[in-house]
Amino acid sequence: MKDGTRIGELARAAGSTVQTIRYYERLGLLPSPARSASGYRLYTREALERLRFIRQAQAARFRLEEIKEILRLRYAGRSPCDCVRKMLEQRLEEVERELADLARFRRVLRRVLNRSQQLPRLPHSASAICPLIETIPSTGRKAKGGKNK
Amino acid sequence: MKDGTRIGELARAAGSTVQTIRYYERLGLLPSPARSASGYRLYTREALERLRFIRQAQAARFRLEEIKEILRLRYAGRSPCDCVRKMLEQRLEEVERELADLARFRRVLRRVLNRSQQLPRLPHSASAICPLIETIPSTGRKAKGGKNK
DNA sequence: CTTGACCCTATAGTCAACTATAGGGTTTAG
DNA sequence: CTAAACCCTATAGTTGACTATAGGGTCAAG
Repeated sequence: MKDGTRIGELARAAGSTVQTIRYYERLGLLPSPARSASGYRLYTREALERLRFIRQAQAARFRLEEIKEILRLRYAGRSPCDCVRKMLEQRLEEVERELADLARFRRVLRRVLNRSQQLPRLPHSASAICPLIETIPSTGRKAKGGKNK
Repeated sequence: MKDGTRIGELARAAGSTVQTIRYYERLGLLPSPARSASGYRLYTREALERLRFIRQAQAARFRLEEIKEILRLRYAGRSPCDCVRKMLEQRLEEVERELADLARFRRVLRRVLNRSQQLPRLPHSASAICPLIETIPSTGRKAKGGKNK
């Protein structure tokens, strides 16, 4: 990709879409590019590098807000790596928690499914809505972000 | 909780909130309850059971739409357990996939963090935005539902 | 008879990361 | 010269499960 590219070609080069690029610009993840006489955005390969970086960082499960902060630090002349290391460490802790939760949930699911083969289609005892589900212990995790009040 | 309870007490009994209960009613997860002369909702303990069931099913990571379907089957007189067993099996498969993805991502994170201690704060080589992130292989999973185009 | 706790409806906002639509202007190939 | 393929802005919609707000009515205690 050479300098002066329009948004469509940048999108193709980056494996993104035109709308997404404009969206990132609105969010401040990409700087406002130069414009042609008729108002078209004209990009340099720096934009392509930024887009690739954003994808990398998303692969590391950073959110766009965090990526924006990393980019800001970088372009303020400081290496963001120290800050990023902290973020990565936090991400690792989160992942550990999610793994533990998921593994616990898997145990529950397996136990319930096993049990379901022992009571094959009992004709719903009056009180229960679904005995199969009701044997699930409520200690199970909720979807992430689920807060109880 | 006795019959004729108003929504606030039901919410307390179920560990939920007034808004959430009304929301479930709008979605069709709870039937329209009786009303007092002044228009207040009056609940029986069946509503409490339904709410508890919903929480159980959410703990099993069913979505509200699926829960609605289970409740519909149940109140159409058929035991939903067969259908539910299939759902639980699907859920188990999903969980297996998520676990594998997460474990893979954890390996990547650990490798990157290890490496980051070997190159302690190199003063950002001109081209890179953040060498730490850029060493992450882009094979990493994206957040669930992330589709590339 | 007023204060406060409760209840009602309807509508809009939250989060994240887009995606789509309406309603236009520009550029290039034939 | 026209039609396709591109570009622009601004705004609204998507998903899921809520949460909040506005603007009112009801009920029991003091």
